[in-house]
Amino acid sequence: MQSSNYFNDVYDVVKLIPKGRVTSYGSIAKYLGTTKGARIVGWAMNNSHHNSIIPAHRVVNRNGLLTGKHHFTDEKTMERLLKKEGVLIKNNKIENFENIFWDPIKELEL
DNA sequence: GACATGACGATTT
DNA sequence: GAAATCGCCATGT
Repeated sequence: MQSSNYFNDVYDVVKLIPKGRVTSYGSIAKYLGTTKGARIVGWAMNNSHHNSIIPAHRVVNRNGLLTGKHHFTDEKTMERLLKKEGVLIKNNKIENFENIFWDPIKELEL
C-alpha cells in the first residue's frame, strides 16, 4: 500500500527529532519541499499510529499549541510526554517554543 | 469521480 | 488583535 512517499518522509523526520525538542507540521512540510503540505504532515501523523512508533508528541502546530493531544491514547499523554522530556507546557501550549524549536531545515541541512 | 473533512498555515476582513 | 476565509494535498464516503 503505497499511500504516498510523503508519509514516509514525514515519519523519517519526526523520528529524527531529538529529545526535548519540538517541531511544527509546516516546518516538516517545508523541509520536504512544500510549505502548504502541512495538512498532509498532520495526516501522516494520524496514520503513524499504525505504522511505527512515531514521537508525534514532539510535533505541534506553528503556534506551539498541542493541537493533536486529543488524538493520543489519552488527552494528557502528549503534554505529559513533553514535560517528561523537559518541555514546559502552559495551557496546552509550549512555553519556550522558540527555544526548543527543532527545525529540520536548519538542523539537518546545516 | 465529486463532495466533504482534516493533528496546518498564511492572508484578509 | 481575533475571527473568518482561502489555499494545498491526501483520505474517506
